[in-house]
Amino acid sequence: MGATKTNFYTDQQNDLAILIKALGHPARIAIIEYLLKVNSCICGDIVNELALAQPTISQHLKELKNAGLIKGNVEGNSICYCIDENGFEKLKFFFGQVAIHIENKNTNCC
Amino acid sequence: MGATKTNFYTDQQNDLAILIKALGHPARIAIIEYLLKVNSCICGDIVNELALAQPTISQHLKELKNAGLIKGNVEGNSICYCIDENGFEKLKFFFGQVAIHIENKNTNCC
DNA sequence: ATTTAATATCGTAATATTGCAATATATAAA
DNA sequence: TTTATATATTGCAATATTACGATATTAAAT
Repeated sequence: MGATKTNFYTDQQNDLAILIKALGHPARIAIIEYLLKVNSCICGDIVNELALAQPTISQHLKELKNAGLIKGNVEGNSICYCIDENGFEKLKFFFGQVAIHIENKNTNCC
Repeated sequence: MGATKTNFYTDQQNDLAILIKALGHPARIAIIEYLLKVNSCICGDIVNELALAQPTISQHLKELKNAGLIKGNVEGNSICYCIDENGFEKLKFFFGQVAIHIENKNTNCC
């Protein structure tokens, strides 16, 4: 054994887990924060921002893209990456729901 | 190689990654959603809610607890688990910041 | 056509995660 | 004190992730 038992959960739970998991690595957080900081697309600059080898960064970018957290467009010689609002919208919705539940929480426990 | 190069990132990035990673598994999402749904602490009921063996669930609960997403109190024979608002507050803050950045985004790109 | 630059893919080693059976621990009940 | 119940820990096998060197791909520049 060792593989996540995906079929035990709802599609929603699995999808959300994939999305959240994609952010659950400091390199990928750093990439997202950098994209937010520069407030635009980034063409060929990310490799110099992180202390990781180029193939490793490429892999992290791929994961973020697959999860729907960034978009990538070919722009001449390099590739432009930017935030994909779609993925973050989903996360915002989930954490919004969580916040509502927490606010309405029964306080006579724990 | 193979281990995350923690020392390449800021403490903030590492801490956030740990917190987010803890939620990045469908079983742990299911646990959190269940806790939110019942809107109170849960004493000895989680094992029956998930299609996983008891040690596996215990492990997931431990991870959520370590990350600061749930709290656990011994309550007689069983243990009461409930949402730890602290961890979710941090996540809310991060995603709030992200949302602000996205709203102010330069739209003449990508 | 060749070279240069940017990025992706492949292959692989190191490490981490997932899941569970077996066992330990701790408290309540008898 | 023994038994029952709930949860934790240990040890281990299966699988996934992380990272990178080597190499491929792609498009611009020469």
